Amino acid sequence: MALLLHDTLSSKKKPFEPLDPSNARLYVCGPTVYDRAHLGHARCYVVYDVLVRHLRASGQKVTYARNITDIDDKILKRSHEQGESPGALTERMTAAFHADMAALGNLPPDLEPKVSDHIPQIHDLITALIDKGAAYASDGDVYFRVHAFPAYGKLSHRPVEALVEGASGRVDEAETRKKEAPEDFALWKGAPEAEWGWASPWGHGRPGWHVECSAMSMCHLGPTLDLHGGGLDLVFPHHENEIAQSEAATGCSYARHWMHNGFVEVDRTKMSKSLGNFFTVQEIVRRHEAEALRFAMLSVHYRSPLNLDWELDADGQVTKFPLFEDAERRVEYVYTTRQRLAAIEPARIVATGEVHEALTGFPQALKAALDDDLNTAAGIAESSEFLKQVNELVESSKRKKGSVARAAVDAATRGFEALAVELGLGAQSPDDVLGRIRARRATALGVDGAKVEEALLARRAARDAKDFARADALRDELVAMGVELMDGAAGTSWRIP
RNA sequence: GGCGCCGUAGCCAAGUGGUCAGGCAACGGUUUGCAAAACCGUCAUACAGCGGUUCGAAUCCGCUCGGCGCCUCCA
Repeated sequence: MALLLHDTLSSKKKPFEPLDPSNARLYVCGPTVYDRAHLGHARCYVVYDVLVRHLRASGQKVTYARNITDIDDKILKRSHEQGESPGALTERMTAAFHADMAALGNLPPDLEPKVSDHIPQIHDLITALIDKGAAYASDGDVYFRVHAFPAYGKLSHRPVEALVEGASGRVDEAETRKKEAPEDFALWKGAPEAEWGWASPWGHGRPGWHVECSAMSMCHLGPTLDLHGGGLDLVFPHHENEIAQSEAATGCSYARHWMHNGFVEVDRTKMSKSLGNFFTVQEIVRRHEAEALRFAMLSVHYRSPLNLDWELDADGQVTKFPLFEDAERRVEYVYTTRQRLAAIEPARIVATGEVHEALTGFPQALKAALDDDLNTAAGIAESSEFLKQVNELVESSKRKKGSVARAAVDAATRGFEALAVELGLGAQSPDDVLGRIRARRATALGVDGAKVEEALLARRAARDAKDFARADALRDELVAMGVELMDGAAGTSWRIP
């Protein structure tokens, strides 16, 4: 294992070293299921998916936990608006989240704990904190006593004194009255008996906003996690508070490594549900192949902001996402290249011959890029060199009396395997992916596939008769419709660029 | 006010002390009946500005400008 990862706590890159080398225990903060996943979630979970894939590809056993937060005030609010029960809403949104993750090619986590299944563990954690003097009950609520945890602020690198009360413009006066100090945060929030909630030693209510992750992570993975991750916006207060309540309760270091991914931005401004400037995974996947979304997310280093641009029509409707269009073209290139490799004539493959270093070296180059703080952008750059060389191999096999070495074809095949295993790219059926992309574009342009096929037959006849003027006229008609033809030895295929 | 991040060629984007990033677009070429795709080449002696350290700075230090994030909703 030679993976270097940036660690938020120490503010530097350091080796990722699991406490128990036989099992790396990762916990990533999952979604609060009151709405569809947006591109910020997509980026985050694609990044951690690649982390898990890379660790496994490097021979490391991993236990990957990603929770579902199904108890939250926003869920309650949304369920009222929708006129459905909180449970029905969270069940529906959890299913949608799973569908979005699957579309993105993310492997399911090994553990997916839900807050609603861990109320006893939450009670136990809160009780332990009260017993140790790190928390106090106050009028049906329970608060964490921040001053009882001197290390508070170590993750976000700000001392308690530096916190500006109400700087975010969100102060609940009723809550402030119940607190000993403004920086204290809720572990349990009392609620009216009739409201959605659970019984507790402190009365009917719901868990506070951070305690669930500590309770669930420690319940499943033990008091010290090897890595805890999430979006940059969770550093403060969410993860800071998790550290405080976990370490105050156990006396153990809560996580050995803290990893945070950068934001997806729109107009250089953070995409978030509260700002309403978000696009859902569902919306993007309707327009583009889901793997293009994954590719786009991986084309930027995970800690940098990813800015999303778009083009609008006169009515202010989004007509284009250049980032995803570009990415989709690259995804097409990946699959087309894989298809071409598979189509090399067996008779052209011979026992000996040159094997280009870009073919043999790719898996190692990809691994090296990912070992350096999960540099997926560098890994994708490596894949470009690799794919170019695969195409060169294909071209070599097509030249007059051309042949290619068996070892070169094998190396190319292994390169695609590495791409699939490490990044989750190029792993689907090329026919399916390319077919969907073409069909989606055909629909958008109003192109009728059957009509195209008809024209192709007519053009075939014209070409057989050496009537190139007629053949070219037919092709020009198709080109005018947005259809591009590719004449090959095996016949003519078409695509929509 | 405090803490932190970012600024790399027409556009997107790696790199963070010493020969190459990579992609898109554009333009040449190979190939093709002609195209498209693919490949090769050019664009590219690029690193916000000004100072400093160094044999050598996109990279380290200081200042300035511009953009952004967090300071108890958030991936």
